[in-house]
Amino acid sequence: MQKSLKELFKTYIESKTPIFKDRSVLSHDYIPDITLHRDEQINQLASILAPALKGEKVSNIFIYGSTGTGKTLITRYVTSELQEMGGVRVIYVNCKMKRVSDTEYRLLAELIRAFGHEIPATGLPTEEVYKTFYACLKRERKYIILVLDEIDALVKKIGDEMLYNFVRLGQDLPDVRIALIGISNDVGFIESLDPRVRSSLSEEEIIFPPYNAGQLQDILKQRAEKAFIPGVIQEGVLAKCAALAAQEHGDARRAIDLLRIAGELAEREGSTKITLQHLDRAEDKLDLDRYTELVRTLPKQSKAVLAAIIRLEERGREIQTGDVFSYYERICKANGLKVLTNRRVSDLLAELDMQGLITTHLVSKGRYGRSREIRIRISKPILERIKAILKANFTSL
DNA sequence: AGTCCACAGGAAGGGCAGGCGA
DNA sequence: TCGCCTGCCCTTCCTGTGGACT
Repeated sequence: MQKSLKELFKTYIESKTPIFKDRSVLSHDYIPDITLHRDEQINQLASILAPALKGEKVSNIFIYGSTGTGKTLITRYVTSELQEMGGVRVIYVNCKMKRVSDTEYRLLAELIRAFGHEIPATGLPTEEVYKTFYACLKRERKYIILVLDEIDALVKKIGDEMLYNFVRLGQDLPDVRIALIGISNDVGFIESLDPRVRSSLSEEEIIFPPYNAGQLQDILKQRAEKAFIPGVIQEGVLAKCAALAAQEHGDARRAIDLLRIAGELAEREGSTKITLQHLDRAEDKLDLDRYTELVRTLPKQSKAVLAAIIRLEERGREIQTGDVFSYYERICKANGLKVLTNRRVSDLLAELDMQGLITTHLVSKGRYGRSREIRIRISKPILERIKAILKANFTSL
């Protein structure tokens, strides 16, 4: 065993068929020198933010567009350039970071940390944390640009009261100069806000439309030139890669992921070229990895609910909440797991829906009540892998 | 027109773990 | 150590609801 591992590492090192020149170019946090097809948004954002350089009032900005349309990339690019000009301090927070910034307390703690202060992860009254935060703001001499990425996730979780506090910062604390940038995937998000917050947050709005296949191909070409050794990409791979991602709402992130994984597959095989075949397999692998990782990290109770759904689906009948609950109960009892209430399971179902593992929709069967009809949203081959994971967790499946 | 099913999903609050200062 | 605070997971209790049945 040990010997074969060593051999594996050795062949990897000695491999004479390098594919990558610089892998990091294809990572999520890479910011290219030149960003393509987003000139309009860059100019828009830059001209809104520019007054900050003179210490003049900057409007709050709301940015939206679906995933992989460059919202985060462009915002980080423009704000970091702005920061380099001096007189401006940019604080970037991703509100979706689990256990880091997904609650009021944690987000505040994260912001305070950005100012170079430490605060305990829990224990203090929120009021105290706000006070520390205000103190940090007041001490700051620079103009503060606060970027809240995936702001919709935050509001969905804790409501918009906190946002209300934020938008009022500039008004209530006269010696604090601050502007907010909210970034969201969800176009309808802004409508769901309290009108006072809405009008204040969206003083300026910037829309990021999806990339089309041609634009995606330009982006891929730009990245590929830096990431790969010249000539390793087979003709047509970039075009297909772009086309695949264009189908997925013009998601550039997905396009780049596909290309990276195709490259890794080729490398692992010792192939000299990235072929269309590699790309096809990359597509499968991307989905497989995403779902298996998701299921593996699911809490035990959610796994039990999912296992119940999969088992019921095998029987080929329509699945409703009630069926899921009874089967879930059986699984729990057989595995010595605590049985949660109907109400809680209903929430777990909603979570599984959000994560894209299942789809649910409300149906009314008149006399026979109202219920959610549940279907599995995962393709066959991936489902097989997920079943294997669940089988390892529950004895009686 | 009224009833009633089988839930959905909101609100409130309990219990726990982690952490604070006194 | 104690009292107090938080987030998180969960329960209990509740009101709401679309449409088949009476």
